[in-house]
Amino acid sequence: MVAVRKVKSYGGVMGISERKERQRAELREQILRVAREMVVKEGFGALSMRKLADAVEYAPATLYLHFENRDAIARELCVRGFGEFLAALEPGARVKDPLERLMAMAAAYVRFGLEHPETYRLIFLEDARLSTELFRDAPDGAGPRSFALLAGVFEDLKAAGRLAEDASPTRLAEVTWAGLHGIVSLKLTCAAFQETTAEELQASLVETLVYGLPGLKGEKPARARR
Amino acid sequence: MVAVRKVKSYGGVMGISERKERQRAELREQILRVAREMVVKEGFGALSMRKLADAVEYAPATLYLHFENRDAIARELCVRGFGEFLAALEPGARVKDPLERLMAMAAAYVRFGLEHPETYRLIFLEDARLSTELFRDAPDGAGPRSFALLAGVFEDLKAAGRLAEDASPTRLAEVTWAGLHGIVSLKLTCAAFQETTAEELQASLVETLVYGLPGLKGEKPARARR
DNA sequence: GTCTATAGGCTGATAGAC
DNA sequence: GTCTATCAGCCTATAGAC
Repeated sequence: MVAVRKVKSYGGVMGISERKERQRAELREQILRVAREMVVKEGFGALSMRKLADAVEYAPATLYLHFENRDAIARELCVRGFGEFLAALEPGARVKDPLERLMAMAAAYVRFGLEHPETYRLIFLEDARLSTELFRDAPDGAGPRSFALLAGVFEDLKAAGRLAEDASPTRLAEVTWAGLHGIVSLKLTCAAFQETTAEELQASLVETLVYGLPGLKGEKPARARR
Repeated sequence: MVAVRKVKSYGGVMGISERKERQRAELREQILRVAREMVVKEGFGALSMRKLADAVEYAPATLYLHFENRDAIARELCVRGFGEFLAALEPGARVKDPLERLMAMAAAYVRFGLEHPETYRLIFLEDARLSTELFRDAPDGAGPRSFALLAGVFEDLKAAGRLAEDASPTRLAEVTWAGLHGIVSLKLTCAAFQETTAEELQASLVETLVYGLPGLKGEKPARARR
């Protein structure tokens, strides 16, 4: 963004205050950039005001002129993390056919989680208060919009008459989301299941959710297929 | 456990050392009991040697006579947590019919996670190194055995000829596990999806995994139903 | 705006007296 | 075995000089 001069020559009062404003915003941005780097490299717990100040080559006290406290930095990083997450889902969400779209979005979800583990951690695993706040207090934020993209799959299926009358798109979206989240977070926090890669698990999850257990035979309980 | 006397009268050397041994074990047990309480109440991060020492009314240094360091306490708590988890799954695992068993175990899994959030956190969400170690280095530990119980559902289905020839019980178990883990961990770390309770999500997850999307119509991609 | 200096916490862990 | 005392380090946040 280029500064707009408010007086004709040499800048002047407005020019100076604008430059200051710009420099201030730049420093703020730099702090966030470096903070993000630290979180991505060493995890969220390793983000400390001292180390951050060192890294941007300012005194710790200076950080407090730009952010109220450490939490404010974390919150900002979290907001941006949700933005990146949404951006990662969007290409897949443009696929026409709902089932293909579901597969594409699921793949994008898992890929994002594996490629940006610390970002994923930050927004979904780190601080319950933070992510809950961001979901609840910003209905138009990137978090809710990401969920809406996924819910769209099931809404479209239902609108096309391809789902049962009493099927709940929201609930199906939540179940799918939970499944994907489970795959990613098991890989991130407990790499216990070595037998199957996350991508394979994701493919199996979607396929099984859509079509049921492969080749299932036998009597079905009364309340099934509702 | 009642002490067995090795000499006939008044106790004697062996009796004294046994009493000491017993007292030592009792203190160790008390430390773990209090540590568990602290973790359950305030979270794993809040477990500090000083506060723990305060709570058991010993000096901090005393703890180090019973545990090498803080990690050793965490590891012990984790092992016991897996034990509790396994115990929670076992009743459901005794159900005869595989599909009913799946439902019972899924319900038990989610119930355990919601009723013992801090234990669940400790064993599945807290420290990747810790739980991974416990899974990998103790193939007969409670963690792997829990997974084996779940895998049994799909092995039994396949053995009964109720699944496709090329279906992988292990993979289906991993997918199911991931789904359940996702439900619990979303509730614990990001209570964003308020619309549906964890129990409802769990029921929908199992039903959808077993039978597919409710009333799905439309052409299926070639590779489906494999 | 930026600095130095520091307050006032917390932490895990240990040396050495008793 | 248990204690006191303490080391050595981390942390967030702020007061006050420049």
